[in-house]
Amino acid sequence: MTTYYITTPIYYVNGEPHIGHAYTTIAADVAARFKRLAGYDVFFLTGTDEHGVNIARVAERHHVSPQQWCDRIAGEFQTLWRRLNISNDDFIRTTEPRHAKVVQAIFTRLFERGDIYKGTYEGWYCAPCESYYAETELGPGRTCPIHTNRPVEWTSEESYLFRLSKYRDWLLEYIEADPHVLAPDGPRSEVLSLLRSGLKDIAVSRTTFTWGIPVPFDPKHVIYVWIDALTNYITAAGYLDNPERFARYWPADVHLVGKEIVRFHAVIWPIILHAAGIPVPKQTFAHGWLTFGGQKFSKSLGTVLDPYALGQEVAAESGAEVDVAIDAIRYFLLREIPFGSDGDFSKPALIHRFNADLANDYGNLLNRTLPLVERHFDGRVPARGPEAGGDVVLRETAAAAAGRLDGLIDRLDFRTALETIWEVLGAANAYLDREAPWREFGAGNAGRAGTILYNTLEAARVATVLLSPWLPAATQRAWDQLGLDGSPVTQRLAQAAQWGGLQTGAPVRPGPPIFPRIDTKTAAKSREAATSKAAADGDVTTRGNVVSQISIDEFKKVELRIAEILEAKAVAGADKLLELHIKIGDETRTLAAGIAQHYRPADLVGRKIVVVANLQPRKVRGVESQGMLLAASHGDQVILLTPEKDIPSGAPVS
RNA sequence: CGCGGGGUGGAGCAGUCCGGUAGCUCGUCGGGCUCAUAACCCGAAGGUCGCAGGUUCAAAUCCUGCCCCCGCUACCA
Repeated sequence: MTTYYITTPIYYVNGEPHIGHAYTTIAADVAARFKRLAGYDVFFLTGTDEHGVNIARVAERHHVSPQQWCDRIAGEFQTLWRRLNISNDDFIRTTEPRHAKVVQAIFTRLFERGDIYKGTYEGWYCAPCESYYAETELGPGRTCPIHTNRPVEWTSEESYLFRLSKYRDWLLEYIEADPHVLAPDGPRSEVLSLLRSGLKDIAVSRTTFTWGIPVPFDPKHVIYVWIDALTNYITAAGYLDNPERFARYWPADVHLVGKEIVRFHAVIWPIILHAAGIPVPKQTFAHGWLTFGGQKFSKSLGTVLDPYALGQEVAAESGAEVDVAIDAIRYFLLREIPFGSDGDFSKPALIHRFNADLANDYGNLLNRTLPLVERHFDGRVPARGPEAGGDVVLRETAAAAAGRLDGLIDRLDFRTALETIWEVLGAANAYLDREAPWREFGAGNAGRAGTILYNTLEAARVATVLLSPWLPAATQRAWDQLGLDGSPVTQRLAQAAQWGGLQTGAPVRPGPPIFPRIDTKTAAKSREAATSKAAADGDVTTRGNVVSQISIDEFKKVELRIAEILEAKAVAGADKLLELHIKIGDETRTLAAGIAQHYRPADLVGRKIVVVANLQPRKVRGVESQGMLLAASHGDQVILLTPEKDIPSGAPVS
C-alpha cells in the first residue's frame, strides 16, 4: 500500500494554542483524512516543542517546574485537537525519552562524521536573561531589551557548531532541481535567495541553560533547538525504535509549516538529514498566515482567537451542534483562503460560507429530497430505473469530481478541491430542478420520480464521502439521514464514487437541518449585546470578528492613570514619534508616543491624558518609553483620551 | 538599489511559467420553480486586466521603466 506521511510543526509550548496552530493542523488533518479515504497508508504527526530557556522562564513565572508547565500546555494542545476532530496518529513531545535518544544519536553521529565541531559562539549576552540578543534587538548603547539600561556584554562561550556551510551547494542544487521539494513559489524563491547569499555554520549547543537534552559526551552542553526540535519527525516515524516502520514511512511526504519557519525546515533540516546519511523529506510546504481584519494575529493586540470558543459561538448562533460548527470552521479556513497565501479571517465571511455553501447547497439538498422520499416512497430509497434526461451527466460529473481530488490534495490545493466537490452539489441541485420529480408525481410517473430522487441522493452520497475529510461530524449525520450504515470516513474513494451505493428499500432517516442557517440580523444583535462597548470603526470588535475575551482579573492587571504632560518634543530622526515628559502623581516619566503626525508638541504641554502606568519599559528610537498613552483612532484620525473634568495627575482610571 | 509577495468588472480570487475573442464565487437586476433551511434553478448588466513604452499578425500573459499596496525589517508602546 502506498504510504503518506504528513506532519505539522511541533508547536512551542510558550503559550496556549490559537487559531494559527489550528489552521496548520486542520489542513494537515484534511490531507491525512483524504489520503486515508483514497486508500493510502497514512501517518499523520503533530506534537509539541518543549525545551529551551524561554520555557524554563515562563514556567518559573508561573511557579511551576518546566516539566509541569509543558505537561499543562501539551495537554491543552491535545484537548484542542480532540475538539477539532484532528485525526493525528501520534503526538510527539520533545521531552519524551524516545525523542531524547534520537536527538543524542543524531548529534553524536554528526559529531563523529566531523560535521559538528567544537568552537565558540559569540554574541551580545545579558547575564540576568541568560540570553544572547541580535544586534538589532538591542536597546540604544547596546543595552538589554528586557533589563532596560543594562548593557549587554560581548561574550563567547564554548559551543558545538554544525557545518551548514559545507552543504550549501548541495542544498541549493537540490532545491533548484525540483520545485516540488519546497513549495509554493514565494517561500521557495526566498530560501533560494538566502542560500545564494551564503550560509554560516550554526551553534547547536548551549551551556547557558539546562532545560534541554544534554550532549551525551559532554553533558555541560545542552543540545540547541535545531537538532532538538526538527528530529521529532524521524523519532515518531520510528527511526531508532522501529526500523521497519521507519523504512515504510520515511522520507515524509509533506512537512506542513507556516512561512515564518520555512527557513529552518527547508535549510537546516535537510542538511542535518543529508549529513547524517538519512533521506530528506519529499516536500516542505509553507502556508500563508491568517490575518484578522487585515492585521496579523498578535498576542499583544489581543487578536488571538480560540478556535473552540469560536465553534461554540457559531453553534449558538446557528443552532447547529458544536461539532458541526467546528466542521464549518474547518471548511471555511480551507475554502476561503488559498492555501499558501495569506488570507483574512472574519466572522461575517465565515457566516456567509456557512449559509451559502453548507446550509444552502449541501444541507438543503438533503432537506429538499428526503421529505419527498418519505412522502411518496414510504421513507424508503426508491428503485433506480433506466437512465434518462440528465441522469448520465450527473453520474459522470460525480465520478469526474471524485477522480480529480487526489491530485489536488497532492498539491494541497484545498480550495480547488472543495470547488470541485461543489460542482457535484451544484449539478445535483440543478438536476433536481430540471428533472422536477414533483412534476413526475403529478403526471403519474412515480417510477421516473423515484429514479430522479435516487440519482439526486446518490450525488449527495458521493459528495458526502468526498466532503468527509473536511466535515467529519456533519457528513456522519448526512450519512445517517441517507439511511446508510457505518460511516463515510471508512469508505474507499474508488468504490464510493461508483453509482449505486444506496440500497433500494433502505429506510432513510430525515432529520433536522444539519447546518441551520444563521440569521445574520439575529447574530449581529446578539453580538452587539455581547460587546456593549461598540468602539469606533476600525476596532477589531466592530468588524464582526471575535476577539478572545479576558477576565476582569486580567484587565485589573493593567494600571491606568491620569498623567499630565510637562514637556513634549520631537524625537530626532523619527517622523511619527514624540518624546513626552509626564507627571503621574509625584513621579515623572518619559514616554515615546507615535502621535507626531497628529499633535504639535506645543499643543500638548499641560494636557491631562490617560496612560498605562505598569507597562514594561521599552526603548524606542533612543527614547526609553516608560508607559503608553491611550488614544483613539479612526482611519487617519488619532485623538488623545483626556479626562472630561480636571482631576489631579496620578488618579487611577478603571 | 535590503528580501519577498501583490495590483484583473462593487467584493474576494483564477488565468500570467507554455502569448490567440477575460473566467469563478459572492453581490446587483430580471425571470423560473414551489421539493426545501426566504432555499434552489435559468438569464442579464457590469472589466481600456495599476501606469507608460516596447516586441508581435496578436499581450492580462513576454521585455523595459515607473507608481501604489502588503509581509519581513524598523520609529509596532
